[in-house]
Amino acid sequence: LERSTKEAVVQGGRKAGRPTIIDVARHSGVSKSTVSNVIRGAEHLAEDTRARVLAAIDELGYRPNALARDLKRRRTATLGVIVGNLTNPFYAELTRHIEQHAARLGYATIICDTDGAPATERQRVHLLLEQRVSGIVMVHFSGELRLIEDAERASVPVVGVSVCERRFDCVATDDEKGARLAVEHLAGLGHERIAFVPSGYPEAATNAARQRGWRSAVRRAGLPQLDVVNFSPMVPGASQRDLLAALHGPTPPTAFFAGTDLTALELIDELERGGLSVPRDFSVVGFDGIAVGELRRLGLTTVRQPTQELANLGMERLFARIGAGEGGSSVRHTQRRLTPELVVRESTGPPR
Amino acid sequence: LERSTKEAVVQGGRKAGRPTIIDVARHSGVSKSTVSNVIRGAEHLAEDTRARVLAAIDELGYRPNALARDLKRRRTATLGVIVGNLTNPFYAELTRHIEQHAARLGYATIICDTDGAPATERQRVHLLLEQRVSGIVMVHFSGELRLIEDAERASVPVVGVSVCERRFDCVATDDEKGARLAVEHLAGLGHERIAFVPSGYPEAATNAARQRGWRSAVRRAGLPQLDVVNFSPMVPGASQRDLLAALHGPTPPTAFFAGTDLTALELIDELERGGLSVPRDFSVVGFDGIAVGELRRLGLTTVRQPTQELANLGMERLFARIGAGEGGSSVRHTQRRLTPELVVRESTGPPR
DNA sequence: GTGAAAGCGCTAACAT
DNA sequence: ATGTTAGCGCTTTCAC
Repeated sequence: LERSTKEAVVQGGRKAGRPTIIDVARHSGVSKSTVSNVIRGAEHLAEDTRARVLAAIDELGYRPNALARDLKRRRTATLGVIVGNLTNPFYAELTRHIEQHAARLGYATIICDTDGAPATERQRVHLLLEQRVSGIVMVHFSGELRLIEDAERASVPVVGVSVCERRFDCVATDDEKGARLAVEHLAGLGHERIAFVPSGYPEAATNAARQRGWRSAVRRAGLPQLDVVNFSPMVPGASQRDLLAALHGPTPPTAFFAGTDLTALELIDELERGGLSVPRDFSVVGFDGIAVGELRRLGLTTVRQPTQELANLGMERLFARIGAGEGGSSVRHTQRRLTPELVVRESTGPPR
Repeated sequence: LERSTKEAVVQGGRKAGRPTIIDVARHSGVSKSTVSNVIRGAEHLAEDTRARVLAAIDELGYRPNALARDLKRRRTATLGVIVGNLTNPFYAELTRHIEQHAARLGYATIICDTDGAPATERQRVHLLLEQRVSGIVMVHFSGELRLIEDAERASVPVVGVSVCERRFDCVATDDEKGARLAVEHLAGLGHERIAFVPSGYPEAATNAARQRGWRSAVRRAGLPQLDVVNFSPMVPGASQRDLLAALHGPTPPTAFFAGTDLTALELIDELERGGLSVPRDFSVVGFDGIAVGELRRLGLTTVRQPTQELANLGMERLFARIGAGEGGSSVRHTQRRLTPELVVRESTGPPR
């Protein structure tokens, strides 16, 4: 006997939970498989059967159970995204594009905001793996390679978007090139002492790349190599000290290149809080190209990342892997670097 | 025969997929159930059995399959979030708090950015329902009640955070009160002609509440009732026209209360683009309390929503429903309104 | 304390 | 064109 017969008895008196495919089958007088065929839009179905089934689905308010489907199919239409901080407009924008791209392809997106904490990141990646996501997008990566291996072992493809690691596919911005654009712009304006202000927002690796780009561009321009200015408004007190030290040192910078737009904006805020003026006393360049920077009041000169393209290419890469059933450790990972664009606004000008 | 025996044969030559509970069972010489007990941290387990199982799990790199677990248990540890636009810092912050609250309780969060489109919203809610999420957080709601009924029918509790609807539980900001705070602040500065600038960012209902609050506060203060100023920088051309009409009309406003901070910032930008100055020529108050508004360059006076509390109370409400197995249509929905706080900065001052 | 059995709701051969 | 069957990987009584 088919199980349905048994259930028919059990369910004599109004079933508890939500209607299942079996309820629909009974209600429309066909078998489970036929209902399944209708749902999945199979071909070779008599028009009237399909109609009857559809009617039953509607009447019962039936909704397929993705859990059961995915368990059987051994694959989900779910993606995971690891992001460091949704509050940073750049990441919010990136995440938004990623989610919308995924949704367009019928994928649900589990978004995990790790606050940049490695422990949280680990916990979340494992959560995603247990959920059997079909792929993981790292918008932030703390660098714990163990996690990538775990994903590989589970044959879950990983792609980095705006982060780069040779252990997984990634599409990121050419950070060094971007830094060079910033420095050349400043040098072109006549600045000779250009300092770098690292940001705590992106992962260390990204920040380091921008710092490298700054360093080499400064060298190439024949300008003096200044110390990095550690300015962190998150750590109250610490901020002023380092910044003041730089400003009152023997060779005070006349321009700053900040690791991210957010840091650039905070820096400007801090400078002006001290009675200084941007760009009159100092020029400041950011990195990212977040929307608020466009406001005339801010007028932030920045290195704009191609956000939309970053997301799109990353997703294409990921779906290519998913489609190919790849994700193992044998595959050769591709590293794609997109070229950023310098956007000149009013936070930069000639040195005083 | 237990199925395991059959599988033992089938799997003679290295199994294809990922290890299952059965692999662990065989590897440690116990039964499926025992492994299950270990995983779930059941009590009354011999210490050495537990150790052996744990060792096997580690060796095989076993990871429980949440799909199978949830299917069997008939409930997931997954939440859905519907948000209108992650790019708006206020929503990004709210979403972040929601996700982190959920994660702390072991829940995964499927975040859906609907771009405010009702069709997208409907599609996503249904997606969530098929995923059998345990609850849905509406950070944006287009107003399609059908969706709420669908969720109710599936006994999936819904809670609105920062949106209010009497058809589901919600915790939102007291928009009318907030608007009143804004108007009273402006009136206190001596402004007599205070206009409202609606925002396209929150749903119509929220915006309408703020507009109502403005209207009644203006009336109560005995000030003239001005027309609403439709200023939408998203619709190029349309923006300037409406704004200019207001500025050059017979009774030009001296202050603007904008529906959201983003709109306030865009308004200031537009005014100043036209050579006007804020707060010298016009005062502007926003609503939300987004972080960038704190920058001295912007110095936005605003009505700050208690974001963190909004998220926390909303989640507590949701989890209370989930725990109670509620979500049906019989429950009485609670509406909670939190009081916002006026934050005075430099975008407001006495009228010229 | 541990094991056997019975599904959760669905898909996908394979029959008919 | 439709039905039958055998699971997907796990939880959870209920025996022993």
